[in-house]
Amino acid sequence: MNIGKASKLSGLTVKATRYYANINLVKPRQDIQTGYRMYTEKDVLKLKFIGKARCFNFSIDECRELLSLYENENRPSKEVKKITLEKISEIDQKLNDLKTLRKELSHLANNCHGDDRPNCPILEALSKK
Amino acid sequence: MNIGKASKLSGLTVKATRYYANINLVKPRQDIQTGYRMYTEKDVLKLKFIGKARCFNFSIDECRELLSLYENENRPSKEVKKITLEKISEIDQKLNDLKTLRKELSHLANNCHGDDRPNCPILEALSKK
DNA sequence: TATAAAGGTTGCTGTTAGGGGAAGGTAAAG
DNA sequence: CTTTACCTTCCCCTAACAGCAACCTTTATA
Repeated sequence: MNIGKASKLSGLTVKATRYYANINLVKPRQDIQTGYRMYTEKDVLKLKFIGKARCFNFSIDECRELLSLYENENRPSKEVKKITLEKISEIDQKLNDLKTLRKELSHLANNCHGDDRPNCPILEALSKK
Repeated sequence: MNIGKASKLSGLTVKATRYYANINLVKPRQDIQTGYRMYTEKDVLKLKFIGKARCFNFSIDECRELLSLYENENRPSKEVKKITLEKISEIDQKLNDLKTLRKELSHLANNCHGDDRPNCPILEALSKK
């Protein structure tokens, strides 16, 4: 099937699908006559796999790793788990940062009247020291 | 003072400081003879202000807005508060997304043995349907 | 004083993961 | 036969700078 159908079946955009082909992530065979990319059912499964992994915030490089593990029948599951745990701690780090930020910002916002007067503790905080 | 001192005083990198000059965020006067950017104390204050705002996750465009409010003696504080509250709800959105993601990923990781066997519920989840 | 080191300038490329659009070839439908 | 839909490659755009090259100016040292 051509790229339009493959991307539709996998739920990706044509652009993304073509991009994955260009970076050798899912490389379909290319018709010599037309130059069209020709995808197999197996390719579509890989595309779907990547789509899911991207939803889970895995980077393209991580997708590449996961995909090669996915295709390797003898993979040790601990490798997959390792990548996943790293992703989780990465998320934890972001969560902590955002929570701290939120706390500071809402503290500032709470102390600001939010009226027509120019006095503003938010700006004061931003300009302090 | 030249850019090296100004960026040191403001805690920014020279690159960032020059970037802010290029996008007309903090534009110092430029020495006609040498071409060097010459910063005033006031410029340094602005740079510091931006550095703080960037730490609070405000985008460059938001910094531009905040800076113009900061410089406007007649600003209504509600405008500053509005921007801040929007940033907070943006953070809340991210927090929710990340929490959901974390939950799903840790659920997957918990069900994976993480040993030398190839069976892996994480990969199964990524390849499902 | 000659020179080397430090610091300044512009300009280009690279980063992430594609999106948007142009120019042009191919296939399917009316 | 023509229109329409789909495909191709190629190039520019994103955010907020970092890194490097080539070249100029100021400062420190031998």
